[in-house]
Amino acid sequence: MTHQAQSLQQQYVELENGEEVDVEVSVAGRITARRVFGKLAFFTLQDETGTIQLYLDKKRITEGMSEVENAFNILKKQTDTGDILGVKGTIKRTEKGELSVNVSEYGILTKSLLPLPDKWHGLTDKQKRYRQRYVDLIVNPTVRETFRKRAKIIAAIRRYLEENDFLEIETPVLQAEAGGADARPFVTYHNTLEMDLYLRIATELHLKRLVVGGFERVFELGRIFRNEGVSTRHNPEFTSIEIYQAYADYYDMMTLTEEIFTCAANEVLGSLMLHYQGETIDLNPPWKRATMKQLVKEKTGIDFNQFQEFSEAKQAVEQAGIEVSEDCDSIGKLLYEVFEEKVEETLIQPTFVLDFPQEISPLAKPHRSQPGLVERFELFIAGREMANSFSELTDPIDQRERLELQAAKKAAGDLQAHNVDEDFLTALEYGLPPTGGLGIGIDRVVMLLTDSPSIRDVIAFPLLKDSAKVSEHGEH
RNA sequence: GGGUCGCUAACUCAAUUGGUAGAGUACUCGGCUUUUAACCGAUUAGCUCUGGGUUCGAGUCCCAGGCGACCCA
Repeated sequence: MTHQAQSLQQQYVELENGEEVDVEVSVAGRITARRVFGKLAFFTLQDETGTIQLYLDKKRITEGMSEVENAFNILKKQTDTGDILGVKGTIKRTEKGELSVNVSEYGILTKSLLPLPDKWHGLTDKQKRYRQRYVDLIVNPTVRETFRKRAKIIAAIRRYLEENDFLEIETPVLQAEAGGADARPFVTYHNTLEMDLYLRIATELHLKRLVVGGFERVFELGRIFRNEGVSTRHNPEFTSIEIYQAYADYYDMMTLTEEIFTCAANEVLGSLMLHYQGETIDLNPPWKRATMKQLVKEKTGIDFNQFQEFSEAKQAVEQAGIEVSEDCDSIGKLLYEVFEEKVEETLIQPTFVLDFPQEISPLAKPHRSQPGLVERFELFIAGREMANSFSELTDPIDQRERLELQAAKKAAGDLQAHNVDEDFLTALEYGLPPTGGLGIGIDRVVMLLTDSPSIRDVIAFPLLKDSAKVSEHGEH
């Protein structure tokens, strides 16, 4: 094979209609359309780069493949759309202006036994698209483009970090304790060690151990697993990147976040202006920064700075017609609930939301000037959380207290609460330098930059229920 | 977890009041040397998501379940 479709299209863009070039090329790909006449046929051949037409002239093919009797008739009879064909020939632009390979020899490289979906309507059933992604990829070029962009985004982020002296280190997926996030883990079992193991829900605690060990700029980009519901924004396994930088704080992480996002956007869009589901989004930094309290006050009129007691805060929130959940028992949690309920979805343009309540941030450092708050931000774009970051808590005594509080909650039935990770606390006791940490949901970034409405559109093989197995169980 | 909608040929979709399951594409066969949703003619194509029920008769009505989409929490 000497050429691919796109390079031929580019190379011969100047060729006039009806003109032919006497240079032999060979191409291979899948037949996606056939237009067959008595002694002439046109096939559309698709390879990874694009499509090119095959001009199949009976006379030419019979001469080129003289050892095969009726080579043209065999071609007409035995090929179907879906087959993988390899051809040799010369380049010609037809009278109608379609660049083509004027085929002298061909070979059916792989026979397709199943017909392709309707060439006009294509494959639209979402269930079939996700379950049989290979068919989706064959017939929907935009799907191939999305996954190409996904690869580029990930490569661009890695490149940026490597150029800035960050080191990628892989940490365990199988762990005796799953920590570093509020989430339920998947459990599995190691036979010879006879122990339960958990699939990681975050990479945070191990990466911070590496900072203790002296790696001052580390990151890991990889899969994490959360045993939670499935929706257009959640897949049980998804890709995150966590980045830790010693001698940095959450303000440094904001700058880093802007640089990573703009680098990825420039790579795949060549622009910092983008359209997501009908909204125009401007990624030009610097991005808006506002505290959670400021935003809540702007949207609801409720000023959380004025409350001393939980009861008065709760009363004010309820008076504003906002429902308060039953297990909400502190001003900080209430602030966060109101934020989630009333503010999040309104943050369309990139916005760093600063200074979270401490009780929902067990791994973040107390705020340098605001009691009860921590130095933490989340980035919102298009109403969705894209990144989460804090100045890391380095005090092992404070950290132990907070994790023990979490463990007590877990014992009381909170399935998402953290455990006490003794070895992590030991690491902190050796001394974690002041460190800024940042986590980004890669799938959501890809959704944003490819204008994909569902996370399933950016994961090649999203998790769906196995309908066959479920119905088997149902019969018993 | 709750609500709404959907599931019929390989694909996209029809099917009247409950009355013979159909079209286009694809496949198979025939014709055609400038097509690009090629065209013309012919053939074939089904566990109507599953299981019950009502009925002389169910794709359609009822009940239960499965899977999915969207919305809500």
